[in-house]
Amino acid sequence: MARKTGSHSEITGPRIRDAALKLFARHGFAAVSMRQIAAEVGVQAGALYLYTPDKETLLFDLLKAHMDDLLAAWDADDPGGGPVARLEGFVRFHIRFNLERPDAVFLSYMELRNLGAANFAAIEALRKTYETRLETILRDGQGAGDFALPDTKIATLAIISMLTGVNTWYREGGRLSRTAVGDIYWDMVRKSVAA
Amino acid sequence: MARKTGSHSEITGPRIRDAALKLFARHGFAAVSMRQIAAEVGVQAGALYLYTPDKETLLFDLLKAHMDDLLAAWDADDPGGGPVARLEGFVRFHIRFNLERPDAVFLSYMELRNLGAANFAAIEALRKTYETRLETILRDGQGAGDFALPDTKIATLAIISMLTGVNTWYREGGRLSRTAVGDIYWDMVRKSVAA
DNA sequence: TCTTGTATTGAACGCATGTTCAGATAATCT
DNA sequence: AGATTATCTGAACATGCGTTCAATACAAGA
Repeated sequence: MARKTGSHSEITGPRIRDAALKLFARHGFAAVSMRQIAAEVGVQAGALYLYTPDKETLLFDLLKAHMDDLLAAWDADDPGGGPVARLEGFVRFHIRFNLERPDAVFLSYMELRNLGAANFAAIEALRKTYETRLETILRDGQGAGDFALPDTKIATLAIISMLTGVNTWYREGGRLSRTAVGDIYWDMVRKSVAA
Repeated sequence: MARKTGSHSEITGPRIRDAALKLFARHGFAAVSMRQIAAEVGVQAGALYLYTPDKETLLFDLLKAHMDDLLAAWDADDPGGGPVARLEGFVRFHIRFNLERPDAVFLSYMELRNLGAANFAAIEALRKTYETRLETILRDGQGAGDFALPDTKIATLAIISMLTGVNTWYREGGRLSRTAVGDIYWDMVRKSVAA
């Protein structure tokens, strides 16, 4: 046996990334073997190396793609206008975006330590870029007198932590809709930065 | 060679737990081998099994001890009094306690998935107990008219997420003292629950 | 000093790991 | 139809894994 009927890199490639994302998020990068990923796709381990040079790069590509998605999605979603409106937009966007891809979010927070220095720096830079998007809103609002913050940088990180925490408890089909969650968090964020 | 000069279980035991905690936090449970832990302690891998029946139990004991510490420390630190004072106490306590043991906090948030079902449930129950401590304060304050919260349960989780986030950015000897960090977070939390 | 119990070594167990590669088959192009 | 290219297998490599255990050397008590 060798090449399989119906085999195409445009199909196998994404399936490998999907399987890797799911398994890495579920069990952790180090706990998942290339053979497990291959089995999930229905292929032998050797075939994975047609799609990635090694295991770490497979992880890096997943994290990089997630961060790129995140930045592009926010830039497309930013409502503009005044700082208050933009902050509300950010809160609702962050919750919605993260709830749509829990595995990728989880990976991005947990598996950075498995990257080499260069790959780590690349992801870290993207994360900082995203944080700066929020920080700018807070700084503008502070300048305009909309917000009163003892420390803008820390407020940025505090808000992002709080919002990202939604992923740890939210369950599909639970008591609250995603919109309701957005409402609750926006209420708390709005007050926490209030002048 | 066999037994080493100066060897004592009261010394080796804690050293094994310290080394395991540090290495698990740094590289992840699955990525750390028993031989690495043993090497950090200056002992052969076989000697670890005098102190733990297996690797998972070693992890569980670390997590269990951390959660027990956390609950005992809060119960000793709870200032009592009105909901506002107690909430301020909780905010400052959580930040201080977590900053004193970043490795254990990190482990508790990242490596639960490496526990079997029974061990997982035990840790999860302790975590829920801790959350209930805060939730009770919020509920009391809500009843007394001190706080105005759209959803008490979610406010609980949101506040804990926000506070725990401190560990991701705080660096010893940085711009802010621990007390200053407590001030900043208490300002935000106080306003976020305000009536 | 002698005995008993404690702490540790070091080798061994079977099995899993990430990665490579020659060979084989399917898809595609001419 | 034939040649070429893309995709995958299956076996192999060296290395490392968690765990066990007989042998052994030290510490503590009598």
